[in-house]
Amino acid sequence: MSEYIDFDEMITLLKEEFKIGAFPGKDPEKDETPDRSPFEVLISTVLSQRTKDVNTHKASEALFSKYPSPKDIAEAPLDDIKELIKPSGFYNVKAERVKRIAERIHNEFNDQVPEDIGQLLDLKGVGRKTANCVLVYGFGEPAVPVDTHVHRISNRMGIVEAEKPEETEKALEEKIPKKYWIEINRLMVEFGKNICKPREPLCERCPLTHMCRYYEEVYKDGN
DNA sequence: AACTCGGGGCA
DNA sequence: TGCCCAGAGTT
Repeated sequence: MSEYIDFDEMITLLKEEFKIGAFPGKDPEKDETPDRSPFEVLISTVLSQRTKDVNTHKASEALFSKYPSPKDIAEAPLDDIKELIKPSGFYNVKAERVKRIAERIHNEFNDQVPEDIGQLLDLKGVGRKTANCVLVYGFGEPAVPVDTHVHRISNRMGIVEAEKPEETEKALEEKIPKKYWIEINRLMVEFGKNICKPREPLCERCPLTHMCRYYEEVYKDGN
């Protein structure tokens, strides 16, 4: 099945379905062009980790309005950071990560977020998903951030067969034309939140059933 | 590979 | 008020 998926068609159909893509730390109601610095993208993405809260952007805005630069955050009191980012959830862990990351960006990288995946992964609190988000949303570089939505959908549809998200990332990079890497994450996240949900995917509303392994092998027979 | 971390949203 | 959800670090 997966070898035969027409990614041009898939992307086109998803774009027709979802005009506004999700964006870590960005207000999903606003259709504006992302104009944030790589540092803002990095911090916002850390704040959005393990959060489906659509209000994560409020935490980013609160933090950056008081502490705009890496130096500001690095020198800010931890408790104040916690208070500001509270709306994003998991604020204790996230505040420590954000502060440590800001310290390193300021002290070791001259306030410039590295554009290198290895250097990004070296930051505590930055894994493959976050690092790839920084490349895509911060630098406009092609990368495939695999969150649970992308992982679930890819396996469910039969595009990949992978246990770990890292395997999914590798497989997707081989199969999906590079020109789509920039947008595939946003489209799949929207798709995953609205239709291809973790449980009980809404196949009756799905525009991709004709290219979906789950629909063909599981859903169709049971309905 | 399995376990831990711990907060928001919703039935 | 349980139950589901969301990545990265640690062991």
